[in-house]
Amino acid sequence: MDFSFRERVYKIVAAIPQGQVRTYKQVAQLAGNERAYRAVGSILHKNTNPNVPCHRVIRSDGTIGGYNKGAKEKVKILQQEGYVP
DNA sequence: CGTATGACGTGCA
DNA sequence: GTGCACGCCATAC
Repeated sequence: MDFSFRERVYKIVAAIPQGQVRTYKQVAQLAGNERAYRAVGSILHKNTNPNVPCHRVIRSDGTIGGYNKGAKEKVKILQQEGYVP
C-alpha cells in the first residue's frame, strides 16, 4: 500500500465530519508530521478528488486559506454545511 | 538526481 | 492592526 504522506492526508481529510473543520497543522500532525503543514497545502492543492472534502481544511488562524475552485467557493460551502464560527 | 514550488506558520517592525 | 521575511516539509518537473 502506498501509505505515503499524501495518502494519509487524504484519509484524514476524508474523515472530517460535515460542519467541522480542521487546520492544516492539525491534519499534518495526524498524518505524522506536524511540520508538514506546508506539504499538506501543496497536496490538497493538487488534489481534485471529490471523495476528499478538502474545503474543510482551513488555516490555524481561522482564515479560509485557498481552494482549487476559489476561496470564495470554499467559504460558501463551509457556511452551507453549517460551519459558523 | 537536483531544483523549484506552494491551499502554511511564526516572528518582528 | 497590517505587512514583510524566514523557515519548514512533501510533491512535481
